Amino acid sequence: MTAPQSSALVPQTVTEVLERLDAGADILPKRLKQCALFTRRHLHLIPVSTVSEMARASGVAPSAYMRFCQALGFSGYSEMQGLFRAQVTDFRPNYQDRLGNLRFQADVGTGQLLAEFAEAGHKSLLSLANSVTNEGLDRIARGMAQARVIHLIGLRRAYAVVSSMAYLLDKLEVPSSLHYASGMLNASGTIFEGDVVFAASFAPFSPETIRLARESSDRGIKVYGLTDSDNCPLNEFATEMLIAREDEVAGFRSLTASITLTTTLAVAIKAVQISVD
Amino acid sequence: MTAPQSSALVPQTVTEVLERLDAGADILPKRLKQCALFTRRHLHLIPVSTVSEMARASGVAPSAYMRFCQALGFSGYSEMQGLFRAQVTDFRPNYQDRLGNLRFQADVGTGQLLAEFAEAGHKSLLSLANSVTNEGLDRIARGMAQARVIHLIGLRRAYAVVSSMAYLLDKLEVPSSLHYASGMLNASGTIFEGDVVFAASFAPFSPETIRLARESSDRGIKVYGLTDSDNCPLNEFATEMLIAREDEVAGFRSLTASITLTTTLAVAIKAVQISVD
DNA sequence: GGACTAATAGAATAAATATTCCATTTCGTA
DNA sequence: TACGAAATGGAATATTTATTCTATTAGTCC
Repeated sequence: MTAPQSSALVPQTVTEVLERLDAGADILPKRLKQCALFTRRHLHLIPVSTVSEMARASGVAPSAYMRFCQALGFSGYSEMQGLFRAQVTDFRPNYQDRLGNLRFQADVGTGQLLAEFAEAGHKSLLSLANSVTNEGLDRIARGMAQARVIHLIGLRRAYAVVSSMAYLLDKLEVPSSLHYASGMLNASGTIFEGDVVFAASFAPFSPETIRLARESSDRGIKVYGLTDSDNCPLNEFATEMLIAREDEVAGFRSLTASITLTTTLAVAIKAVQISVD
Repeated sequence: MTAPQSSALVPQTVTEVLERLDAGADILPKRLKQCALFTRRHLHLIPVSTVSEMARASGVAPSAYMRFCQALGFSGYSEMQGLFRAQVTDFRPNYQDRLGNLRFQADVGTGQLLAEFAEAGHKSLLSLANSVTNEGLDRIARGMAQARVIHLIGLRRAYAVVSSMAYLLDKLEVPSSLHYASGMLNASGTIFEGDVVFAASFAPFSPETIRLARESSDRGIKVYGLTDSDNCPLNEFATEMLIAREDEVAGFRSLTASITLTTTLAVAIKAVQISVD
């Protein structure tokens, strides 16, 4: 137990990389600090970029970026890239193993569990940055900014997402209406021309959410959707869709990516409205 | 407009690729159809995979996957990959030109905003893992696991947090009750001995949440609290407190750390209950 | 201000990867 | 079943990309 964090060890998780980035920000020499600074803000570029590109973007020579990777504990760029690419390729590694572990390691403590959910959060955020395009989000923000009222629909797991969005939109003074209780979901009579619907639905999809969204769409109301899956029924009629995939721990998912995305969207909508004035 | 789909033209958008994939699914020869089928379902792998990897995953030889790319209208795999990588990197073609301007980009588009919220999320998760101790979380999980019913209280920004927790506890079959509407917060008559209260309150603290929690505490009910600040009034009487600080973007906070923490807690509670049986 | 150490950038080399080529097989047609 | 055309897989080659090496520069301590 003499070496709490040996920098010779190869980072195994995104969390570890982030910790080393933050720790090294002060002690690293000039060029390597540049790398750390840029990389910290553009983690999502690692899986799809070459060393030269990352080096160029950081404003250093390729060899400097190489030394940066080694300073982080990796053998080179490829090894670091491998870690980040793995987030995309095996998003759900050992589901079965972990489920088993959860049951029989309850006495190991909850700290490990928190570490795993935190790591899942990091992965989800990376995946989010990879999958959502600027243009798409921008179009949605512009489309929703013009609405008379934004109707928020989401049940079950999606309910927390839309309710946090409702709170934020309210604080931003963007007119919105949260359709929450199951019974109220037939309240399509409150949705008028010039309004837009924002529906969130994760697999397995709530029929009620889909139905209200579809009815609105049939009446010519623009529908924007948030989901976690390619085959969401909203795809069939939504004007635009957002996808936020959540990494899971022992079969359980947090809402990190979804709420980060809807928070961004809410602020973006307000920003559009302000810029139009 | 005479050539609706000239296969000689290089696809410029993901949409175009999808169209050609669907169109070609029938007419393509066996191996190339395999490629189309797999690729259609795993588009997200293209930016981070090599030809060999895509070929192997599709069950064909690399050269076959190569011909598949060409059948789609690309010169080869690299060109196709370039299109998909561009979705991530913004505009790959001008990538090198833009590098100098990266820091001083004039347009504060929504993409930048998302990147900032994602970054804030990473920071919040790191801070969370550092500030919450295993022992503390463990004690809380054990304390709450023994409850007859867990009463969840949270308003405004905290409401999304407790409502996501309510959903998860329900799915885990842990008895819980969500106190939501303001008017219902005086329903302390529904809280009995052997129950516990989990109250979430972020600055500025809702008096109603505090009041109901305090009343419960006065009656001998154990109160666990979640907040973002050291000087939360819950501190005065809560059995234990959890702190989740959220990093902010332009004054706006997501709920990344809070929901990650409550998700962990919910699963931990269930894990404790299982291990006791 | 001189001697030493660390850091840097560019060039050289090594490794990985994409692409093409071609002998062989498969498929459709007569 | 025999023929030709199309498709296939493996091996050879070309290209890109990662990594290391080295001369030069910057920084620091005496």
